[in-house]
Parts: sequence; structure tokens; C-alpha cells
Amino acid sequence: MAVGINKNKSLTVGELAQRCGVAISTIHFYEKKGLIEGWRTTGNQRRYGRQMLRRVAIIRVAQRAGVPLAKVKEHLDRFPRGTITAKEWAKLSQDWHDMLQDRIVALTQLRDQLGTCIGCGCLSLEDCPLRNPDDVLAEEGSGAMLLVD
Amino acid sequence: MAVGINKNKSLTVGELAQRCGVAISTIHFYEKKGLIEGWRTTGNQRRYGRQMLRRVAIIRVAQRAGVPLAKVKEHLDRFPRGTITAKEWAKLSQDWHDMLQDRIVALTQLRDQLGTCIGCGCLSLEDCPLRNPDDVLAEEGSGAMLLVD
DNA sequence: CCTTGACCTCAACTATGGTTCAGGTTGTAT
DNA sequence: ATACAACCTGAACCATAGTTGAGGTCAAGG
Repeated sequence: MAVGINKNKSLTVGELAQRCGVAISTIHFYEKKGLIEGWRTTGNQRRYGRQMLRRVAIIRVAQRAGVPLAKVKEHLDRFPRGTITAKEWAKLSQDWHDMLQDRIVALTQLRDQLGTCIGCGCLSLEDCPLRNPDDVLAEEGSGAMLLVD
Repeated sequence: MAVGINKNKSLTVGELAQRCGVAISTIHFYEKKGLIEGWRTTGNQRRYGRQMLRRVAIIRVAQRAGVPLAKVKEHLDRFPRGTITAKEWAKLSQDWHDMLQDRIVALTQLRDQLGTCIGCGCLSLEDCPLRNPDDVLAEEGSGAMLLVD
């Protein structure tokens, strides 16, 4: 019954889940998706190496950064099993850093456009950057897309 | 056949979709969700007032800002049908601006932590802010959460 | 030994935000 | 008048990211 902290070797699914702050079902899910990997006891119970703590940690960081699991898996599959070295993690975190940077820039642009619109009575004035330019674009034959990108 | 641009009054579903840069099925979907509203011809075809252009535009802006549709609906329901005034839009865009600001701050923090980790060989060093503090937190009895929040 | 918590599988379900398809109807240009 | 584009409905399906539940097994303390 007692969840003894097993300082030495393998982790049960419950331990891994608790230590990573996720539900057990999430660990099952990640394993089914091939994001993490472990072995089984003779009684078919999951056991994980301690490196899976880091792996789940990385998955969670990536998710916070907005990386979908499939993308995370792609990255993690480059170091198939086990430990990710500092250098490998540096590459990963550089990639995700850059992606985050892009997302931040996009959101910041949008935020600033909203800021402008608060001042301008947006979506009703001719020069509003958020305004769908209605007939203008319609007459240009384009799809009348909202905003620049 | 020809999609004549009807300068004067109502918009067909296809016109609205094209002018907003979304699929027709998306317009159907938004209508079913109660996000937009129109009327029907005697032949049961959808017609929309021009104010729906702005309404769909607002929905798309909100989505880019990460507002779920249910939330958008909540906001839009405050001005039940038709035109949203400049003042009302100002309130809306202020709210979404603030929300965006929060998200930007969160992502920026994460980005900067990733930046630190690129330098520190992250997730393997004791002082890494992204590192799951493993046994430390485990011994504190907490869930060994990743990162501060 | 036996209870009890932790574990197992598989299927179904949740929510979000849509898309696709089948089968049938409308509206308009020629 | 007729063809053909555009429209209609409803159900099924897609992806993402899991959660929940039923029914059964494992393992460790007393």
C-alpha cells in the first residue's frame, strides 16, 4: 500500500505519474503513443527507468511551449531509448526556444493590433489593421482574408 | 453560377465564407453553435446581414488570440443580435488584449527558461530551472511538479 | 492466508473545432 | 426550360489529448 520512494532503481507507473505531476492514464497514453518506454515485471506491471522522469519532464515542457505530442515524438525519436545527453537537450531546447519565439512574436503583433483597435473603435474604421476590408478586398477578388498573414 | 458580389444587402453562406476566408462548413458550424445568426429565404437558404462579416472577423481574431469558441460566444452574447458598437468592441478587445498579454508573459518566461537551459545542459544540472527536481521534491512529499506554476 | 491498494486491458467517452459525404433542393444564367 | 452551381440536412468522421469505467490481476502488510 505505502508508496515507498524507491531511491535506487525502477519506478512504477504510479510513482512516475506522481513525480511528474500527471495522471496514470496519461502515462499509459504516452506509452501507447511511443513517447516513453519501459519494461514489465513478470506480473505484467510497468516499470520505468529514472531517465523517464526527464523524458516526461521534456514532454511537459514541450507541451507548455505548444508543441503537439506528435512533434515531440519526432524529436525524441532521434535518441531512441534512454538518456538524452546535455548536448541533445540543448538542440531540442534551442528548437523549441525558436518556436516559442515565433509564437510570441505573432501573439505580440496581434496584441498590439488589438491595442490599436481599442483606440480606434476597431472593425468599423477604414484604417483599422484588424478590420476585414470588406468590399475593398472583395473587389480585388481575393478571399478577403482577415489580417496580413 | 457566377458569384456576383452583392454590394447592397444580404450575403449567402458562400459569400460570407469566402469574404471571411473560412469554409462554408465552418459558417454552418458557427451558426449551429450560436455564434452567428441570419435568416432564411423562402427556399430555406441562409442569408446574413453585413454585420456578420464583422462578427466572423471578431471570432477569427479571438481564435488567433487563443480564445475558445465557447468563450467568444459568451462575450458576443452580451450584444445579442446585430451590430457591435465601437465601445462594445473596445471592451472586448481590451479583455482579449489582457488575456493575450498574460499568455505572452507565460510563454516568454518559458522561453527564457529554455534559453537558460541551452546554456546549462538542462535537466541534468542541479540548478536548472526547468529540471524536475526529482528526489528533492519527492522527499518533500509534493507531486514533484515541473516548474513553478 | 487474505485483504487491500495498486496495477492490468480494452473500449467507450469527453471536449474542441471542425471536415466530408450522401442524398436531395434551390436559384439563376442562358 | 433546363442545366449546373450553389445550397440544404444529418450523420459520420478526423485529429488532439486525454479520462472514465468495467472487469480482472498483482503484491505486500498484518
